Amino acid sequence: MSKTAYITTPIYYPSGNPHLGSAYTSTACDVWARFKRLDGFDTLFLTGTDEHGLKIQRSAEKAGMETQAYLDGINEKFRELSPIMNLSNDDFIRTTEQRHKDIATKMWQTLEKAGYIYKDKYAGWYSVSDETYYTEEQLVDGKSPDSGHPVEWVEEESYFFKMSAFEQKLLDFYEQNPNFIQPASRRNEVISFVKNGLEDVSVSRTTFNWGIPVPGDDKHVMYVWVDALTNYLSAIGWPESDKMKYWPAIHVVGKDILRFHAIIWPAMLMAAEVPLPKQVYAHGWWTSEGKKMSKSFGNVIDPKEVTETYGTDQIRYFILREISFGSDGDFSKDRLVERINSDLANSLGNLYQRVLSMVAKNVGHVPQHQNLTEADEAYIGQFNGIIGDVRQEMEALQFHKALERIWQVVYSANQYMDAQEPWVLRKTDPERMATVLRVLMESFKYITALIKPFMPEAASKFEAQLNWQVTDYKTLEDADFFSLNVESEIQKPSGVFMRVENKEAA
RNA sequence: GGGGCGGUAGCUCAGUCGGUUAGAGCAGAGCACUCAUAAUGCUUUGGUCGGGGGUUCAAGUCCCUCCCGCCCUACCA
Repeated sequence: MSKTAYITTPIYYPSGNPHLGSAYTSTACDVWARFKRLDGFDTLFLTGTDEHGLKIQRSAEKAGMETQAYLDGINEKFRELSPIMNLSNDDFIRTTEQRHKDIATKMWQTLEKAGYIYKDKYAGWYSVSDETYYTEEQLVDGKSPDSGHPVEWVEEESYFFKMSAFEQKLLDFYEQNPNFIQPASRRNEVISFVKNGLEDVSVSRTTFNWGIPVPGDDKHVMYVWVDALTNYLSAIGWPESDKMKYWPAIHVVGKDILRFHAIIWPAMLMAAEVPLPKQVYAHGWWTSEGKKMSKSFGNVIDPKEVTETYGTDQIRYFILREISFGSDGDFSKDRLVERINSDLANSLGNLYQRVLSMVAKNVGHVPQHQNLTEADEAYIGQFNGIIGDVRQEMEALQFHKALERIWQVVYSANQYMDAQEPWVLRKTDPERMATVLRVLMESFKYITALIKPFMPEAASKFEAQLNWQVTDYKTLEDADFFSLNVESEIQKPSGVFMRVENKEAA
């Protein structure tokens, strides 16, 4: 019985090009999934696109295309996020796929059968020009808050989900599962929201037809809640499939859609008697050079462009190291260049370079070590438990802390090498030099293995240079510190992380 | 209006149940070293811990108040 892990991004709404925000969510999930796989978990990492709704329908009409054909085109842009960010998603679900439609329909029927769906009238202030409803509170001077156009009171027949029935059950659940909503500040927001009382939500529409038909009532299509949220289950074949072993999932979402995932979704699952997700983690937003990203400022970060300029691993590292996961952050080219140069090129890249150059030049293979000194033991001791420490941070999705912990030993490695001065030993005591270099090389196994989920390509290069490969964390933890093969040839290394100049992107 | 979060070195942030000289990284300065990617290491400059008041033997850490910033307050994923 192997351990399983399941992590999801939201399904993205493909109305434009994928932004840094979606790249960020996906990268975080990817790093977590890669870590879990190396940690011995049978892991499922899911992403996809939400392809229903009025906006899509209108965009397709505007483009003069048949809706599905239109979607197949723009869908490619979102699939491209995987090669761009080097994502290892196991699946990519689209809500227009039959497998999803079937299961969303099944979900609807289950909710209905359990008595949580009823037909009533949905009423609200409707703006004809915006084609959307507003609540009383949203109106500005009795007009649309977006366009300023007049609104009218419209009542529409709609099906409702009895969310009000779950108010107390949700509060109890939050209480019993304090980590369900993270970070804590977001949890507080959700709890206070629920405490203010839950109303039933409208779950169908008759004003457009690009969606999944409500079973038994073709006039209606399912509104976003039941449709989109159910993707997390349709990808694993709910209710009966061997893939159900992955459930429950961890949902990583932007803070804007936290409420849907932390309130409506759990309520729906309770109603359908499906176990609730393990966690809903809301992350923050990126600004760019201190300002909100917008076309008019010309400061929109395009994941494709920025990874091509600075490197995918570099960008992956930066977005997860720069800010604590959950907080907002600023994407500044200066900070990015600083991080690349100081953390990656100077501290890490140069460390491997200086050690492996000496090994290649003076030994040519993994050096044979002799008796250890106190300094050696002290340095080696720092790798005791490091995997466990990082594991703990990853468990809490504290990516920046995991990286901080890894960099502690990167700094230590540079210190250790400077203190031992192998370049002096080369002339005075070659055997001792060999021991120092060997100790350093062995320590690189841990560093390489731990950065691999964050920077898979660079880690592979390091593995090649060490003539060694990580299999999984458990094996590494159980193995002796000295486990490299002395026979292994070590060749002159070439730099993995090079310094960069601050290139101004257009 | 109601609720929540935050204001600590030039920048980004740590500071556990209040307890000795308030920490880290980056940036700045000096020194050392030369294996290495003008890298690394060591030392060092720098803070009235937003303002004011209070509790206490002792407060960045608790209480009150004020100022500033941000977030949430239901159906345009």
